[in-house]
Amino acid sequence: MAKELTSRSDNYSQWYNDLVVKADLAENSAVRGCMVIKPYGYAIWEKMQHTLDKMFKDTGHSNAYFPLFIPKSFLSKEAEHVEGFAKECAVVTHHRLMNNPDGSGVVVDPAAKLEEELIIRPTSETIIWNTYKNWIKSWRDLPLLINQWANVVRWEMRTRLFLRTAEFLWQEGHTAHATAAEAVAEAEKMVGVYAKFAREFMAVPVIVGHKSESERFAGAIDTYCIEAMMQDGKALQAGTSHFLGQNFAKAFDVQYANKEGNLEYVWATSWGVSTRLMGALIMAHSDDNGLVLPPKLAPIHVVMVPIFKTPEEHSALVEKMESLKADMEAKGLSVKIDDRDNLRPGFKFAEWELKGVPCRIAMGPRDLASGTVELARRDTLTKDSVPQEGIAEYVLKLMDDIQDNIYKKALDFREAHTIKVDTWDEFKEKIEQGYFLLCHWDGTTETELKIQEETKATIRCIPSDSFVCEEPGKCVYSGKPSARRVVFAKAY
RNA sequence: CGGGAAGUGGCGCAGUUGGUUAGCGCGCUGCGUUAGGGACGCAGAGGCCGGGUGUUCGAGUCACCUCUUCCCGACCA
Repeated sequence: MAKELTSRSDNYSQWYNDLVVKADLAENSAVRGCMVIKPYGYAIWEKMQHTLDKMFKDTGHSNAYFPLFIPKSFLSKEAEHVEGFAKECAVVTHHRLMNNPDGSGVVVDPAAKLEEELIIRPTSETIIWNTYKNWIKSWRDLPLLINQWANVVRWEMRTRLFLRTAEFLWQEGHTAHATAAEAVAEAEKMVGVYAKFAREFMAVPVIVGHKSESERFAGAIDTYCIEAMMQDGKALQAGTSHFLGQNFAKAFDVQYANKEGNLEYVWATSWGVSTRLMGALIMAHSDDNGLVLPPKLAPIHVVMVPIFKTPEEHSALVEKMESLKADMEAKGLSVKIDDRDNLRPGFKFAEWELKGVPCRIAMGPRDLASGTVELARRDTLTKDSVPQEGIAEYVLKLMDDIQDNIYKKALDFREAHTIKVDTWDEFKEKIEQGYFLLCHWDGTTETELKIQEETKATIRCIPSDSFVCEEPGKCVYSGKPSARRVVFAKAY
């Protein structure tokens, strides 16, 4: 099955090469682990962007942009934060090159050393809070609700296409609030936005919950997350939202005058999703024939393939297709006519399946005569003969059906691979088989780490919407008392 | 940074105990026949075999060095 992003199978590499290629600079490849996103793949990302951006704006946020470079000193102002990111930072030390005196090319000009090194942002909390210091003076300036679309760099030791690239695209929201309660509500609201996006647009069922202490974001008081199950049973953290308390406000001295005229530190949140979502989309829905895109994120909803022998047939078919296309486009559908005359229909069918286009309409002389089309859906790979009359309405409804169906398929898969486990033996057995395990846990980091050491499984989250199990029990590992079940799984 | 594997046309690979002109599939170009599930024929283009140094009459093949990539760990969204 084409589920592994790193698979080398011909079929697989063919279709992910349509989305992305790894940067391939032959020598001294410093850009290893970065990706080139090709137009078709980027179109999917843009769909995600536009949808999320609208959701952010609908919840009162505005976009802004902050610098790529962060002075080194900023990073050290929040102790936990620097500890979390210090090991994976790209650092700019010089600002000029020069011709090598020996004529062998260019070298870094030693005279151009920066007084203070610049860090290429691994995340923007520090530079943004340094800016917020100047923006926030009064309670009237709050809440400050800002989002940034940007690229960030994390110099990971090991990269993985889409899931952990050295450079990735994301959005990061950074908000400031007058009260802790308001900030917590914001963090919860935004994880809710992510959950809604994953479920309704990506058609990926997710579990919303809190991270355990050891999985928490560096510098956060509380981290909320959405966790998705991939087709191999492994978990993928698809988005996070953090309640940062006053940690960054204190580190960057961001205070406001409240209504009584007293200075108070503001309360903060940050939240983000990245191109990792592309990986989630791919690994959640793909099958052996390639990508399966949910209609709401598909750059192309319908591809039309003419089947013809002669140029006359071709032009008659394309003419008819143009009129059907216009009908469908009038309903907001994105339609492509594949009128390439050097490829056979079968080849085109396979190619568009590889790209995950939800619906294919094939038309030949027979259809032209009978006023029908052959309509195939990507999710079920089934074909039907459908009248041309009313095709736009038909396809519009089909898009909803497909969207629902692939969500349901993913949900059924997750339900079938999520079980309550109460004994350690069963835990070890089931975790190997790719299950989400709902287990009691004694709440200690010590136990969590031991479980991870023995099984590679981690606490994905302490669920707060689905799979909430507020029932007393005994920790599956230590036997100590526990108030609720948490989700254990192996993760990407 | 540890443990494995691999570098040969754009992609995927073969290449025997060293032997002469380095092959195959896909893709690409041209012409023709085809066309309702990845067509076929013919004719072409494209490679100093990752790099270096050795051994040898002779190196894709052997030795040493080096660089890079992939997989498994540590790290992580």
